[in-house]
Amino acid sequence: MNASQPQLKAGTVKEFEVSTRKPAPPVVTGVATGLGLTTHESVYRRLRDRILCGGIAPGEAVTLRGIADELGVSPMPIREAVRRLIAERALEMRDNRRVLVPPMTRTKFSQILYARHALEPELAALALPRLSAKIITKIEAIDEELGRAVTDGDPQGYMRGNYQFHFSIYERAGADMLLALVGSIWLQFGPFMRMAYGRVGTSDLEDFHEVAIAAMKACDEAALRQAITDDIEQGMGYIGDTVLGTRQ
Amino acid sequence: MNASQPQLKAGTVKEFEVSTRKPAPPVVTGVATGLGLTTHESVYRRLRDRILCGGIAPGEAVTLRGIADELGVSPMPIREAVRRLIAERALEMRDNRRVLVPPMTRTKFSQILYARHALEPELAALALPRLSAKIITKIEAIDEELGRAVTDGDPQGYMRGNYQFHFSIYERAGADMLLALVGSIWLQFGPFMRMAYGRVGTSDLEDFHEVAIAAMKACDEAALRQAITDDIEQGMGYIGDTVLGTRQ
DNA sequence: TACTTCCCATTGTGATCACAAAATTGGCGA
DNA sequence: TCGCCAATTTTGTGATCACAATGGGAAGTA
Repeated sequence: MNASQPQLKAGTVKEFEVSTRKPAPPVVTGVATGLGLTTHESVYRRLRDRILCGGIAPGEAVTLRGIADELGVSPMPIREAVRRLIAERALEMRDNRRVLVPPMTRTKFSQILYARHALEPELAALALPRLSAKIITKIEAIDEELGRAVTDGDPQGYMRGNYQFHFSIYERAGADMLLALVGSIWLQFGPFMRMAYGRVGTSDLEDFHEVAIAAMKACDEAALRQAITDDIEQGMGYIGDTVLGTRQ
Repeated sequence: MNASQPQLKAGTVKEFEVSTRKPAPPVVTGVATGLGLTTHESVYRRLRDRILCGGIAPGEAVTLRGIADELGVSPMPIREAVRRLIAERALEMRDNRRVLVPPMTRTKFSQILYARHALEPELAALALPRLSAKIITKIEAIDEELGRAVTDGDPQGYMRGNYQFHFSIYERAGADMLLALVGSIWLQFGPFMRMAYGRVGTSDLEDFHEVAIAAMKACDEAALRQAITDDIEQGMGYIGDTVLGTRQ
């Protein structure tokens, strides 16, 4: 079966497989996922997930060959994945051709805040009539896991949980175009949530995730909209205080 | 000064330059623009402009090699430009790997309508205090040219003028992140404006561009927001009637 | 010791080749 | 004449090479 596999240098597999440099591993390698994904697609998802979870610090440079070597593929699919993330404003290319996670600015912060308020409550409201009891239970489970990540001091777990909490709701809206807009927005403030992680859970303020869950159970659109709005305000408040400070 | 310029192969310029297939035209060719743009950047702008002006019909397939041959470059920069446009949802890649301008659907239409209402009046309001008399004059000139395009029956000119009218305002908001969101939205309904072009100017309804200009001159934010809102409603109404019909 | 200058490693860009899957076309048989 | 199957073409994907520009570090000078 694997007769055509010539000396698969097993050993340095490092989760992403295929670090050998053969003339041409065929078109769809399904790297790291097993599904029929193209290489650049799985690279894209991987990088996107890393950015969303704060795995790449703002200002940190990202090099094509660096990622290529790390993942054991050629720079080509990396190029496409990075180009896509640049288009989504998750990454930025300076005039130097240097690719990095863009820094936060005061004006960008206020734009993100405005756009989140404008889009996310609507997305939640659209999703509400489509949320079955089963899905709400699943969302509750995500929120509990999120809580454990906070008490365990696991920033990555917290951020992934927070993302899943919100997008498990938003995805149900059946509004893929708005969902894409919000996805792009999250990519832009994600790296800074990591920096603000220290403030999460320290406040004795209300947990708006729980309020949102109650609103979903009661199928109360106005309450859900308000809970999402409050959660955005709280979360962005953490980021604003940490990243932008109170000065100026 | 230019002693290091080795035999700048001038000749077969064809507007896009370099249709010969040499081993390697260097890194920055400044194709078609003269500025120091990369090839994929100028290809991107060209394709984007074409989509925005209705130059590519919805459903029409776009092939990498096709564009590459047309523009006289290798498929490589085309790949990056197309990937970027896919990320902005201007193009869509089917499971077949076929790239095309995505069709309009009823749900996508309503999402576009919602997002435009949520973002564009705000962008105009942000821009308002920054609009000098000189810029308003320029915007007026664009609107007049737009009117001529309508009477002359020039769809491309109308669409380009309409885009310039709106974005000459929005750009002044100094909100590049929101501007990018709105740019993506325009790319998604642009191709259908072309189909709805026949209805433009046929109505004896108010010209909201003129209302907007008056509001800008008077520096009346509420009036400007309303004019933009009305213009969106009117324009999207044309598209809705034409593309989606009145059925269902 | 501090500053400038030169060299080389690194990085993004573009072209070309090879491959597999999809699309198209042609021909064969009923 | 119509429908189905095989062969060919087309298309996206990934790897590799060549090139220019940026950046960092070493070496030389004041």
